[in-house]
Amino acid sequence: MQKPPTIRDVAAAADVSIAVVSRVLNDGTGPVAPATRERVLKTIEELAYRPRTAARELKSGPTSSLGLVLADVTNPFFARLADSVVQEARARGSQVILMTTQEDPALEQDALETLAARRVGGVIATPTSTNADAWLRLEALGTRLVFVDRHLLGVPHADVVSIDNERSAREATEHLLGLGHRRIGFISGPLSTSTGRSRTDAHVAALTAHGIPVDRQLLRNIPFRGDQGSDAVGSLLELESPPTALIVANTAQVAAAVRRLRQGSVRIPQDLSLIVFDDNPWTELFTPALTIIRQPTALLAAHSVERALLRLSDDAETRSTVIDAEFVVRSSTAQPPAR
Amino acid sequence: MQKPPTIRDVAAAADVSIAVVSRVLNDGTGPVAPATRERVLKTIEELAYRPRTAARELKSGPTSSLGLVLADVTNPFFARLADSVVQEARARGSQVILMTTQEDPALEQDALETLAARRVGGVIATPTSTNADAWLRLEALGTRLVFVDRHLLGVPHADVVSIDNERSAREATEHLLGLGHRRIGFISGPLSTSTGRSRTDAHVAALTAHGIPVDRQLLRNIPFRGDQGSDAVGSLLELESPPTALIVANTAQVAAAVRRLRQGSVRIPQDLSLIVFDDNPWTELFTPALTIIRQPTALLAAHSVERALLRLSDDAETRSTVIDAEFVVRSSTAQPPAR
DNA sequence: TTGTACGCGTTATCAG
DNA sequence: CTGATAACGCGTACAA
Repeated sequence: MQKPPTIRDVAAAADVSIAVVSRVLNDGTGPVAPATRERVLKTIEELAYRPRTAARELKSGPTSSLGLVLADVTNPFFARLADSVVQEARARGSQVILMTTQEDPALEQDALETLAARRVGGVIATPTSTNADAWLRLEALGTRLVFVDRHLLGVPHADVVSIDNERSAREATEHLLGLGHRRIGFISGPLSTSTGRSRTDAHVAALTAHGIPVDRQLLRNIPFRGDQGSDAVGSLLELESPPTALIVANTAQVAAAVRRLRQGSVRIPQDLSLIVFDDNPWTELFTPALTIIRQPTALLAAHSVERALLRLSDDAETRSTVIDAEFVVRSSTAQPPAR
Repeated sequence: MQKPPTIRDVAAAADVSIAVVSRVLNDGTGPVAPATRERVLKTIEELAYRPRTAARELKSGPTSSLGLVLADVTNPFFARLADSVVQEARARGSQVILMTTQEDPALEQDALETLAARRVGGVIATPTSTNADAWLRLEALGTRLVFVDRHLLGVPHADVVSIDNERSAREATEHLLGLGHRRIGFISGPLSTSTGRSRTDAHVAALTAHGIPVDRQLLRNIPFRGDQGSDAVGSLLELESPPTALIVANTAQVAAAVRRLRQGSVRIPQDLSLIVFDDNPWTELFTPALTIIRQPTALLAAHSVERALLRLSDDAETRSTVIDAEFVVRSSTAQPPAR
């Protein structure tokens, strides 16, 4: 209950100067007689002394802690990412301050402000919108910036770590084309986001490459938050000529989309083939087991943390790291229904 | 790129003393002439000055930041909890430092050490084991302790926020008894955890109250991590007289258990009725839709944060908050198969 | 309003 | 070499 001991308390109790205690704490700073070191260590133990991080940070400027700014921890993909980032950071001796954005620019702005005030060493983020000034301010503070999963244009010095979205979208599309599908629904994130854009573009490109005309009606770029996944599916099903296959490339909307299909009593894959971008044990337990794009969260996290923890001197080069996602074919894709 | 401005830079630029700047920053500390305040504000803006949290904390002792120590962010239940805690904390102007434990006492120990060094104002945790000394040290530092979901004996001053585990386990059990089940498998967490204990006890008590003999073979208390959920289900199915119903009260093992049932091609609910403790959109999408216990994560989070943010003076009373979970009957429970 | 001591750990400088 | 002293970093709050 009483006020915690300070370094001076320890020094007094061990009958040495604070400098000695400090040296014992971060050994290497200077020589300390073994006997003295012993005594100090014992005293520290007895008093249960713990140096205050705040005081240390005050002196040493930018810390080794990381800010992790995620759009939605509730999304299993981000949850796994968070888990991996925390582990990875811990392994390197850093802590993670987690902030949620809810895809809301204001909240994001806010989060960045806080992180800036904390002078964290690096920030790993799934950026929501072009909060350009906030990002640049952070950068000006010497904070390392790493965008993971998505990225933003106009923030020149940020690293990017993501899966190969183009390739994954192409793979999914070509898989369906190979099965004979010609009308493929495609639900993705907003075109204002890098993932929404690249996945959609790659899908369109794949169709074009195979000589399939692109029907814009089949492309749905919807927000990550909210329940538009349901509506998107609903309206796709109601088209005069509905799709025979569906790719849900909006991770956050997978569950909503699947639910809607269930309600519409669409048979999968007899009536409709389904591929989802998700990383979630339940996709395998669903009937039928879903064909998925599995994002390697551990790898994404490892690279993100590594880049975020680089001291500026080490490697000033901005780098973009692209990791392959895994295309897992299960039972939700089949040939389109016969006419 | 150059060093960030300090309060003194601002003072110099605005041609006032640092005291004035400080007052403008946290208005209320003292009067400032409107004109001066304007000028200072403008200067702050121009220099993009942001007070360093470290310096503030140094002066003001325990912070308003919260530590959130979770066993497993990958578990959807904890992920939702994290999300809610972060939101709730933000609404109250605090940040959350997230740490993962992986159910490993060493990691937990470590996390607590870090939090202690940071002098966070409060810690919300799902405790793993009796790291008694670590918890007590934190307490001695004046940190508010809130255990959520699970709790620990032997940490007297910690608040507890959890669902009514006894009631939920009883409800699930009685639901099955009401359908005519007499042999019910029960998979729960280790008896060394509060949730494992209370759920199992309540289940047993419910059986006893209804005059059903308790077969210890049907009770499986398994760890949260690892894949023992699968084995537990497997061995239950192989009993001479296998259960006609199963309750999975170990949130972390739900997916593994369900997967094993799938592999065993057990028909649900014809062969086996199933109730799981989970809070996850996919339980509804599973075939058949699963009967579940839904934990009100938002409420748990709200109460936890509230308690964790209480200043010691406000309410020194240790309190235990119990929230009702929701029992949602869907299609995975039915009468037992006829003999 | 302003000057300044304070909080606490780090580190450079200095004396033994 | 070992240990001590003092200045520093930055915002806060009280006295002048």
